[in-house]
Amino acid sequence: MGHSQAEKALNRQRILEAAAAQIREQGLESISVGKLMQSVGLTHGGFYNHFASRSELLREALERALQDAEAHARSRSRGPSRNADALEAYVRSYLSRAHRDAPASGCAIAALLSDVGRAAPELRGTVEQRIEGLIARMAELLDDERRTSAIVAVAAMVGALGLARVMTDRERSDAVLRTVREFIVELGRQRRADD
Amino acid sequence: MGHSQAEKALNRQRILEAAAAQIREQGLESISVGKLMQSVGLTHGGFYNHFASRSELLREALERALQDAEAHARSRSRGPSRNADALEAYVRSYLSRAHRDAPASGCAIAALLSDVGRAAPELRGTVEQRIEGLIARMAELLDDERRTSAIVAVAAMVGALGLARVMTDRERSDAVLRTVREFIVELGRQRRADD
DNA sequence: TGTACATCAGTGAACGCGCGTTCACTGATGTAC
DNA sequence: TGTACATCAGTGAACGCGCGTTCACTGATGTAC
Repeated sequence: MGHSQAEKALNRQRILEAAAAQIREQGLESISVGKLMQSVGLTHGGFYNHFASRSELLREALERALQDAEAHARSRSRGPSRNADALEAYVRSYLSRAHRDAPASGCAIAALLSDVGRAAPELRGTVEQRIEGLIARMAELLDDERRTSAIVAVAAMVGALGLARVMTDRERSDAVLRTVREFIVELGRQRRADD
Repeated sequence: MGHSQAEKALNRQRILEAAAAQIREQGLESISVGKLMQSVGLTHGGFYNHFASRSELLREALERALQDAEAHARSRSRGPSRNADALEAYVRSYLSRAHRDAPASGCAIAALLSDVGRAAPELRGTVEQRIEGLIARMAELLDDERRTSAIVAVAAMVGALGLARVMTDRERSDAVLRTVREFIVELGRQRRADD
């Protein structure tokens, strides 16, 4: 049985990773300390060697989920050097069927939007920073200093992913993703044509 | 103590009304049978005279919340006869600070978007129908037979309300509402100018 | 209209269950000499 | 390098609590005559 400091640190990461995935897939309130520990092969008692309480874990797991998703997103839009291409790559990836069908590794903002809207101000502030980051990134990709188009694009993206995940009819769901995808790409074209 | 059939029907409505408000304010999972009954002045045991189980209540309360919100919305955009005015009235109301700050009586789609995305297909189907209704209404207001602008507008509206509710900074939150509001009104103008 | 009786809405105690958290214990780890 | 000891990550029983649900009971309601 491992008790080394290195193993402790590793277990902490495994707990956080599992929690970060689960909150995106099942919601913040789905986390049960016992089941979470079981899912990483540990027993519930040891949980408190890593976190002071369930709610502290939730805070850290949310932060982790937000980071995960951002890193993921960045990697997918980093290749192209021209903003127009980067925008298209980013939006194609964000509004893909793959992203819709894999919330556990996707954008935590979209996965938890309405949950976080009801959460304590502390959690909301954490997410708010990432929303600002997302808007800032979109403003770059759109060459939109005033950020108005960026705000519209982010709202539409997050909303479209949420709506697509509710829809049980695949065609309708796909149509929402496709329609908003094309709208944002077109928005980028128009903005650049205006310059 | 009232036992009449009329009173029973009335109590059922009061339970549903309280639940429909609470799920929008605190989420589907926030409902506790005991506390809900207490909130309408009854004891928990009687709950099962009205509903077969907690999950059946949730289904009915969700449907009620969706109807509530739709009726509410319709009433606010019914006055003006010109579509342009009706659109503006509707969007101003949907993306108002008042709506953001009063989820309990507002749009259930936005209030529960990410929760419902994770729910059983049955619940998702119920919400899906209302989403389709919302898109159809928006298509009318935009004179948009192809529904592409309507889909974008609905995604942006729902997303903007969700984002605005997460934000703890009032100015930023207001800015999101205002920006998307102006975008949709402008979208209506452009569509009509194109004709 | 008045009476006798069945119905059934609402009550509150009781149930089994899963939860977050605590704690005495274990044995490998890591350190002091 | 080897030994003796303190540390502490992980274990699993136990706790108190709130939950959804059941059920025997109550008394007003509503019906049959």
